[in-house]
Amino acid sequence: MQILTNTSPGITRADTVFTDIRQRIVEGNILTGSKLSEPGLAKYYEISRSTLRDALSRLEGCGLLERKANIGYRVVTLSTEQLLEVFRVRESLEGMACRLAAKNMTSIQIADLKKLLDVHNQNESLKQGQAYIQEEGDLDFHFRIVMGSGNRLLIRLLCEELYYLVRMYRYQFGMASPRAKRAFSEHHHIIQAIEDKDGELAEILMRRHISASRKNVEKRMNTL
Amino acid sequence: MQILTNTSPGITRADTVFTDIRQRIVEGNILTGSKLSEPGLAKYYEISRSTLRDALSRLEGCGLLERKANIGYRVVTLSTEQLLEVFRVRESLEGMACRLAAKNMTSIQIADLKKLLDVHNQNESLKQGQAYIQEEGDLDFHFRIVMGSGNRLLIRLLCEELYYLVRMYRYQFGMASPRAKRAFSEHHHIIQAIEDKDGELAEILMRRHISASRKNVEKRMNTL
DNA sequence: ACAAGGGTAATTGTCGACAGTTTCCCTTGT
DNA sequence: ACAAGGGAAACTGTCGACAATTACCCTTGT
Repeated sequence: MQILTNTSPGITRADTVFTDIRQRIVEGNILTGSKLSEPGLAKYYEISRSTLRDALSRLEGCGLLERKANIGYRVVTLSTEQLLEVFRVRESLEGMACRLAAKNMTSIQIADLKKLLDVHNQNESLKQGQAYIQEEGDLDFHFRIVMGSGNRLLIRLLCEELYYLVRMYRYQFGMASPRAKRAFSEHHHIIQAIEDKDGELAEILMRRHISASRKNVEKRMNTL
Repeated sequence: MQILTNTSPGITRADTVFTDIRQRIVEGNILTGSKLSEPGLAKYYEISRSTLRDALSRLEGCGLLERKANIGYRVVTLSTEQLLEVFRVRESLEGMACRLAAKNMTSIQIADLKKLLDVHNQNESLKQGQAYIQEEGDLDFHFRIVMGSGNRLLIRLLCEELYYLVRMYRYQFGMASPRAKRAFSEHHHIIQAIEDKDGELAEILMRRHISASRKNVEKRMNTL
């Protein structure tokens, strides 16, 4: 069984394994809290432990893994309080990113983003008001806004250090049925404010949007 | 020549080297932009390249190093614009942290922090209005405020991912002479607001404090 | 039956060596 | 003199093995 098939230049085996494990964690294929076995994973990917450890150390940088000396790597688990912390920090940072995006995004970028929302609109499960799970990276609304801010630190913090953690919990939690449609509508209002170059409004709308998501999660947490 | 002398349990060689290189970078002993030689450093610390690479990957997580495939590690260099970005993001995050600190810090923690400012006050170079460089970690005012917020994500972002980068530029840049005294005074006002449990004011003061630092840097950049 | 202790198995930390890529320098040709 | 090409040296990526630590299980004693 061949797992790795990349022979591209500039892409190492560790890169490939890093991306693959990341996806498995985000999609819940590797469960939160579970311990990662270095010998096991190395065998699975048919690579040495050195290469695997390289990949794992990068996953730690993504906030997906924790490491203890002489114990090993473990998928992080956020307490309810910690999950809400993530929302509050995102409210602040993505609000800022959105304001900058209104200032810095080109008309082409904005048009592309509107097209993306159209694609989301045709998504079947969203039409039925069931879910609103977006594809990774470029296909994710929030990801694009942050990239559009042009602020490299915000990009690093939100698109590298926090993004995959947020995605993991999105997968794990899903979205309450009525919230999906509302979230989609809020995305439309945000992009409109950006198109109007109204940074102040764009920031407020983004903060409200994330705040609403947080409250939604809070409510569901309390009913459990 | 013996470089490593630790035999403590739970502390690996990679830990020790990580901390040592970090300090050397922060204090400018290893220059920004310079490339790190794996064979050279491994020889210097009398460890294998595997262990060294473990340490280097963690330094990348601290934002101090960048890595390119097949090229190696390099100490980051921030453009003027990027340096200002760091201030703006800190303004947002540390403002938030300060508000939370006012809510969550215990009276003992607050008293300790006030004592710390007294110690700073007795610092010779500050008296002469020359500099205001604080010791690392626990002895750093900003570090303690963030820790006092109790928000684990803020602690991770500010005390792990950004802290050493900020310190590096503090060392490199120093502080304009009149700014040092003012900064010290602002610290006093902030801790007062925290003691009064006035989170709103504490946040505003912290934001202004960082904003003033940023403007100070901006001014000096323009005159160069 | 349960707690404590010890010994074995499994896992992480560390090492040195080889393979693939990049970098540097020297040669060569115009 | 300078640009292009080639080859050697240096460096990063990857590997397998050993050492140190932890985890597991089984024995033993009360």
